[in-house]
Amino acid sequence: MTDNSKTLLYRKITDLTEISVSSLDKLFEIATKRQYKKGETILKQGQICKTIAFVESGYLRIFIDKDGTEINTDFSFEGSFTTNLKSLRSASSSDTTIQAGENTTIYEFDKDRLLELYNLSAEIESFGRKLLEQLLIAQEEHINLFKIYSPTERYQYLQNNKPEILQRISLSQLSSYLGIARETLSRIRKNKE
Amino acid sequence: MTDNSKTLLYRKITDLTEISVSSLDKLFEIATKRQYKKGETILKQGQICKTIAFVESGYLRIFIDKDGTEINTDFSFEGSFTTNLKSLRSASSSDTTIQAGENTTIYEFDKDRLLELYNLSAEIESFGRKLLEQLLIAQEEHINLFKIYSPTERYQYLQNNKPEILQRISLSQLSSYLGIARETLSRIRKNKE
DNA sequence: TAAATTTTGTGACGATTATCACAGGTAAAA
DNA sequence: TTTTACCTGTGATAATCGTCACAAAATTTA
Repeated sequence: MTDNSKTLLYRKITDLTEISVSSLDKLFEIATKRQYKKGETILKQGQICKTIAFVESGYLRIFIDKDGTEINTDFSFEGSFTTNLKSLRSASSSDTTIQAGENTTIYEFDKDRLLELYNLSAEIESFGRKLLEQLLIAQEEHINLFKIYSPTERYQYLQNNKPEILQRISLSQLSSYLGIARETLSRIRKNKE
Repeated sequence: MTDNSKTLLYRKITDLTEISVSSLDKLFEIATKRQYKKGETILKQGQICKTIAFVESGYLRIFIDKDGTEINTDFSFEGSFTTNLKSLRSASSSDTTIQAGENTTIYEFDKDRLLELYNLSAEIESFGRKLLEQLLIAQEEHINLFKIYSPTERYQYLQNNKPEILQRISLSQLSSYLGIARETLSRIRKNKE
């Protein structure tokens, strides 16, 4: 058996919540470690999402296909959880695709087995609740980017608050995430240096 | 004692999760029923948010003050829960204000007492988790409005998917929610009728 | 009902952004 | 190293949107 305590996943869980060793073991039992090469697909639009992914290394790109154009809705870097919650919860087909943006290692949690654990352990359900809280807070912050700021201000926000994203995501991938044209982002960047 | 089973709150909770009568009673015990007149403030920017509100009737308007201009980030109608999660969770000052958009009746859940209930009852924590899931799904849908659609398409989306919001929210309040100027929204509406 | 306040419509204009086209750069693959 | 594929910069132009100003309409208050 591998030493789970050295994984990023271990650290993220224990940072988020107080949890016993046995509950941690149960969580690791239902997690499958998988490797994806850059460009490989974890979840495809139209499929039903059945897992929650934790990014151990690399990153995932989440996008929607709109009339043949890919619009990036999120990037999940190492240390973060991601899924298509709507599809996961209601077993409906996913409107997003999840792909590896680099060679990426993830832990995939099976939904059904996770729900079983929720019923078995209050500690684990508490972890699930806290994780959702964290995700919701991050979402709220992200959405306000669009409501409060202009495209230029959005770019500056990333510079100040998430500089790592600017270094790892190409300009053409970033533009749809910020809701602006690639060319406009190029010009914004030029003016702000 | 009032008959809680006739409240919208009762229905929403039991629709969301399986829960015993005693757990429901406990939830109602920590909920305070309050009435606000149109324009009154439930939470003010800068304050620390200590409750979660459920809207029994009327609606709440959530907005951010940006350089003296109010930008609406959300409207919570009857049947929905709202709070400033970031402020609630970390006891930090809220960046949003919550006001009654009409004469509004809400149930306010005290955070500390809710956390106590989470520890006491797995059923109640499960309710909390499911509620967060629901909120997160709604948020994701809302944010994609901005990433995928143009201002005109956003308006059409509301027409098709949330027509009630168009009837209850004034054009001037709606415009900042859609991230466009009041005048532009007026023109969009004119062209699409 | 009348007055006051708020909301909405509209024209004019300028600023911002998207789109198209293409050249130059950069990185990956052969 | 060379080829190929992808990414970025930039000009020209059109479309969209924001801002200002003010009138008309609707709603609220007196």
